[in-house]
Amino acid sequence: MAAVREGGLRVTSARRLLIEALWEADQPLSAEELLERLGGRSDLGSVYRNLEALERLGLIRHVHLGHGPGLYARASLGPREYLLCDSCGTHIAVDPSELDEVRDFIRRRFSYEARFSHFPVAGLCPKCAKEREK
Amino acid sequence: MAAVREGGLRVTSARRLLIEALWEADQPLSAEELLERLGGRSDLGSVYRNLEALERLGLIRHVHLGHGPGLYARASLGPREYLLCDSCGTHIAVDPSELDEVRDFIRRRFSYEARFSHFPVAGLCPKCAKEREK
DNA sequence: TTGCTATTGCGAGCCCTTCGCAATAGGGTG
DNA sequence: CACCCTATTGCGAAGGGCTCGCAATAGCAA
Repeated sequence: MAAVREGGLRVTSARRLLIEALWEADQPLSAEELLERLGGRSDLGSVYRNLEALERLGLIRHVHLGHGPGLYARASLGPREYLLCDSCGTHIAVDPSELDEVRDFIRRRFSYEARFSHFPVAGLCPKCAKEREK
Repeated sequence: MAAVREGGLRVTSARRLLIEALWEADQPLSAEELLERLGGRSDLGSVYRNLEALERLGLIRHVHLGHGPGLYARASLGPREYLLCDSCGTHIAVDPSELDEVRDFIRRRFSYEARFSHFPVAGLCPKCAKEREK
């Protein structure tokens, strides 16, 4: 909460509840799921505004795993880069260091600084890849 | 059109116009942009249904470049894997072979078959990466 | 305690996409 | 060529995800 105040934000009850929900979660959650965990003691508009504010302070991140809603988690929740199967929608999370080699290659070849914490590495998981072979 | 009929689809005028628009385009277009090029001689619902049907036949593909609408292009339009700057939204298209090294690495390490034709490689373009450094 | 203003809850609205449905038009059959 | 079956169309409504406008409320500094 100290970080919130230092960021110039008031510590309101909607905000506190949201932060508690985010800090108790062990995986990224959608705005709707977060609202449920608040037991209706806020609303979707406020949840989105607060998520945006907290993200600006760097306290949380959000990721887009495929077509569904964005998923939010505290920034300190690791691992936090994602591989997504764009066939079945499942994903795995890995430590960013696991993808350093990819980042290095992309940087050398294209001067891009690849990050897979907001949009994941997309592809086929082992199961779906095997089914494609047939 | 032969491919359409062989795929079990009727060659209707809405379909023919859509295909012509897709084949004339030199870059992926959104459903809305495609409808514009049809001069109102169809509607968004039909455009989406036809895009889906054509994609099932493997004649076209669609890609999600960031948060906007999905973008559709004929499957034969190359190059067709994408690097997206998730800061400024610009992207570049590269030949899939350019990313073989990434694919190999991901396959060895995670048994995933990476594909960047539907969801791109995300990161920071050179310009945005430079600005971040400051 | 007061007063300023950030924040809330609410509803309306936006964007992208899908669905239901009655009317239409491909295209195989005779 | 006329017929019929049904795939497809155009339309409007609706759904999911998110943003905005606004009056009422509640932090919090003085």
